[in-house]
Amino acid sequence: MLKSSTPPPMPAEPTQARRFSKARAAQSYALLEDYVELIDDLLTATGEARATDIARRLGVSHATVVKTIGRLKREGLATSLPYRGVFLTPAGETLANKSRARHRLVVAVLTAIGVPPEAAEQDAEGLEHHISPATLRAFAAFLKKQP
Amino acid sequence: MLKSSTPPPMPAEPTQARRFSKARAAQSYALLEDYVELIDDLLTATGEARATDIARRLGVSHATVVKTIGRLKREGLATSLPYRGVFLTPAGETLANKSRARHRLVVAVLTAIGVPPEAAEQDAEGLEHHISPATLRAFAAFLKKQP
DNA sequence: CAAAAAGTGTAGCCAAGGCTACATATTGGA
DNA sequence: TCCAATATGTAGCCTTGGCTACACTTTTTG
Repeated sequence: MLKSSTPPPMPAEPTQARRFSKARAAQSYALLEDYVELIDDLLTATGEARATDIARRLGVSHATVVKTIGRLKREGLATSLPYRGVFLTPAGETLANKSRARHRLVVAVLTAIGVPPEAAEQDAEGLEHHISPATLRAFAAFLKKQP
Repeated sequence: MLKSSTPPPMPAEPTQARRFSKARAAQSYALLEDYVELIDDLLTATGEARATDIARRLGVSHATVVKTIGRLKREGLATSLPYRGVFLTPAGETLANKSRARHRLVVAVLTAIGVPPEAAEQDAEGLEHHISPATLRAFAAFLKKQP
């Protein structure tokens, strides 16, 4: 054994590992959430969601968008026909609505706490994907009694 | 032009693209922050930080850890000698301290808002990497006047 | 002090999410 | 109507952050 002169450092701590894994997993879904939310926006606003529009909005190449749309389809969140834009499946719409609601709630809480609006919007973009249901409930409760 | 029957949907919106890029960039640094913080913990607690310990703590294979340590070294945050563990450069220590302080602040704010402790810890793990300086200041101010 | 155990390193694989470059569809307009 | 502009698709490349498998050091221990 390599130099275990020091006592058993910390008790194996599966806790940190679990938290870390969850955070990683959340991250892997974050992009999909951003996409369905944006696609839903575009569908509502203009009746269609084209790869190029999405690319422009996200500041990413259209090739990247096409590839990600492929992933959305594999995950059952979207459908598309060649040269005919993207549409959301019911699962995709549900996710879009949930994401948007959560985004708004996060921004509202940050603002209520005193975060400047622009910073609140910016940070929410990254934060929102890591908010658990429990935290979401706490946020809602906080807003209710903090008008 | 493909069916732009509808009027210019939304005004090109570089804003969203910018936010999205920032969130992506923050994410790419998140892992490094987690590593330096953990390495600092291990060094403080036991005097050394070995790849296997880190792997156990993060629930990841040692090979993954070794590779990431390589990245830490490339970024000037850590040093290491073959078979002799990892150490932080001054830059690495600074980052570790900043990360830890931020983590604690995030947990404190979440708790103050009414998020259950375990959820606060879990969510902070993912959130903390997306908190801007402005938001951090707002958090500190909020805690001060909300005892 | 030699063998077993444990840590470390390296190679090669994978998927995700970027990119550029090039090929193919579609459509608006001259 | 046909052609140029724009969208879309596809291929190939890169980096990250995972993994397993195998080789090699270093400690422990019998």
